[in-house]
Amino acid sequence: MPQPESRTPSFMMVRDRLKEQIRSAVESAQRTGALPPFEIPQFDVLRPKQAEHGDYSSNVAMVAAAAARKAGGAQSNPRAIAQAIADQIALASATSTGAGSTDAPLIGSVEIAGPGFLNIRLADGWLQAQVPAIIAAGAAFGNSDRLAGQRWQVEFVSANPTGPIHYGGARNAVLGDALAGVLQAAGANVQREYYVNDGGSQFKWFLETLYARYMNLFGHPVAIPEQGYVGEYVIGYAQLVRDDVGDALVSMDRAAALVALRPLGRAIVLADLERELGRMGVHFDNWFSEQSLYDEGLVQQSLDYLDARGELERRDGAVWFKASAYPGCDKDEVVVRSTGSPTYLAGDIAYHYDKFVRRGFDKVVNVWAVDHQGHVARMAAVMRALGMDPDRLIILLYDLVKLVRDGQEVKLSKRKGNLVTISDVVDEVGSDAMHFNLLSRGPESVIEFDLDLAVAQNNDNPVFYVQYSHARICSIFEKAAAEGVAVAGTPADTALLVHPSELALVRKILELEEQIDYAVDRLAPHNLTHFASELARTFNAFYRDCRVVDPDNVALSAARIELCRAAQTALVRVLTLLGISAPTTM
RNA sequence: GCCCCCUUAGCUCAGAGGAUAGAGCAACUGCCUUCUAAGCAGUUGGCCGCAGGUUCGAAUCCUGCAGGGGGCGCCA
Repeated sequence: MPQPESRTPSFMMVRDRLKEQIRSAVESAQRTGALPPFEIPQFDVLRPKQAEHGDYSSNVAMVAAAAARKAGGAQSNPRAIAQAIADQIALASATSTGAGSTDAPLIGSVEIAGPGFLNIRLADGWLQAQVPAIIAAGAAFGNSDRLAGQRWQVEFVSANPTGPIHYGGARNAVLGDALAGVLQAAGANVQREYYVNDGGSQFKWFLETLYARYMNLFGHPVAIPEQGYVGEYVIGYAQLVRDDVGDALVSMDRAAALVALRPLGRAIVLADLERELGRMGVHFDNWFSEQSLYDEGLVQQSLDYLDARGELERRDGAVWFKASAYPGCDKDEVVVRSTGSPTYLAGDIAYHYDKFVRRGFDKVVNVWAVDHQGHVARMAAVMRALGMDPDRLIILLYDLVKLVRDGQEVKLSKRKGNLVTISDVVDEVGSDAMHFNLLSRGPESVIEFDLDLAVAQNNDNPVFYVQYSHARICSIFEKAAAEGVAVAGTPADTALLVHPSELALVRKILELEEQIDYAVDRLAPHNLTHFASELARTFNAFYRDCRVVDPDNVALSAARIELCRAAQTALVRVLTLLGISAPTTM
C-alpha cells in the first residue's frame, strides 16, 4: 500500500485540511454556477457529539445561506447549498485519487443532515495510512508548528524560598509544567522559570529563623522571631549549615552572621525545593533571583525609565506608580516606601522589564494562585507603562486546592508548622495520581482533594485506568514476541485494519493533535486528561473486539501490532505531556 | 461598597455558538477455558442556579438577580 513517506510529524491538522477542502468546494460550486457569488463567511468545522453525524461536521451551508441571500442569489436554502457543496467535494475526492499521489483521499463521504449540516466521514484508506505515520512521528506525534519561531517563558511555582512547598503549590507545578509542554508541542521555544523571592521580608524572616535554629544547635538561646518559621524542617536546615561551616557563625555578631547565612540558607532551601519538585518530575530551566534585580541595579533602572515616561509620582514621602491611569486599576501603587525601601511591585516591574526588554521573550505566562488576581490588572498597567503590548504577558490564574483529611479541611501554613507538603502528598497518593487529579479540572475550579478517599480509591483513579491500558499494550507485544507471531516494528499492511473498533482507535489517536491545539488555545491542559481516558477506553474496546495475537492470521496480527504501537505512541505522548509515567507492567 | 471566578446527574467534574447535554464514581444487571477481569457491556439517573435578551440555533455570548469562593495594604 502507498506509504505517506513525505508526511512530517507536524502535518496539517485534519480539521484545517477539511476547512480548506470545503472552501475550495464552495468556490468550485460558484464557478460552475451551482452557487451564486458571495463572500464565503466564517464557518466552523467541528466534531459532532453523535457518532452518526460523522467524524466532522460543518455549518458552512447555514452561514452561507445568509450570505447568499444577502448577495441576491436565488439559492438560499441551506440544505440545497449543502448539496451543491457536497457534490463538489465528492467530485474533488474522486479526481484526486489518481495522478500518482501518495496521499489517499481524506474524505470518505459527505452527508447532508438536519437544517443543513455537512456531515463528513473520513476515508478508511486514509485512516489506515495514518498508522505508520503516527508511529514514525513517535515522541513528536501531535506536534504542530503553530508557535514555531516564538520564544515563550512559563514562570510558575515561584513559592517563597522559605521551606517545603505546601500542597496548593503542587497545582501550580503540574499546571505550569504541562502548559510548558503543550507550548513546546506547538513549536514554541519554551523556558521554564522559577522566580526566587530572595529579596523580600519573608526570606529575611526565614534567615533569622535559620540563624536562631543554628545557634540553638550550639546551646545558645536565640529566640525564633515572631514572624519567623516555626516548622521543624528549619532545624534540619540548621544542621546542614553546621555540617557545612561548623561553628564559624557562632562567634560572629548577629548582623554579620545573617549576611554569611544568606547564600548558605538560599542554597539549602533551593536544593530542597528542587528535590521536592523533582519528585513530581517538574524541573526548571532557570531559577531567577529577585535579589539579583537589586544587586544589578535593574530595579532602579526600570523605575528611572518609568519616571522618565512620567509614570511615577512623589506623594506623602513615597514614590507611586500612577496605575489608576490604566484600565482595571482604581488606585495608584507605592513602589518605594517613605522609608526608602522598594515594594514587591518595584521588583516585579524590574523583573518583567528584564523578561521582555533584556531577555526578549515574545510571550510570558505567569502561573499564579487566584489570590493574586488583584495583581493582574496592575501588571497589565505596568506593561503599558513600560511601552509594551500587555497581551505579551499572560497571567494564568488557578483556584485553590482544599486538602481534606479525616473529613476536615487541612489548613496549610508554614508558620504554624503543621505543614502538608508536596512530598507528603506524593508519599501518600503518588506523583502520577496527583498530576492526573490536579490536571483533570479547569484552572478556575476549586479542587477539593480528599486524601483518605484518594488512598482508599486507588484502583478507581482514572490514572490507573490509563496506565493499565499502556501496560496491556506492552503485555500484548510480549505475548506476540513469545509466540513468534509478529514482532513490533516489522512491516505490516495496515489496510487490513477494517474493523470498526480498529478504525475508531485510529480516529481517537489522531485526535491528539487537536487536543494539544485546544490546550494551547486555552492555555489550559486539562482536556488532555479527559482525552487520555477516552483514548484508553477506545483502546480497551479494540482489545475486546479484536484479538491481536493470532498465529492463524499473521498478517492481520502484524497490522494490529502496528495499531497497538500507534496507540502506545499517543498514550505515551499524552501521559508525558501530563507528567505521568507509562508503566510497562502493572 | 467595587472588581474577579464559580453554580451542569446522588457525588467529583468535562462540555470548543450547533443536532437527542457527556464521562468517572456510587447503585443495579450480565461477561473470565481467552493478548492483564486493575477489564468489558448494559440499566437507572438532568427546569445546565433564576429571569430576561442577542439569532436560524444558547449550558456556551450579553444584562440583571440569588447563592458560594476570592481580591481590594507604604504585605508578598
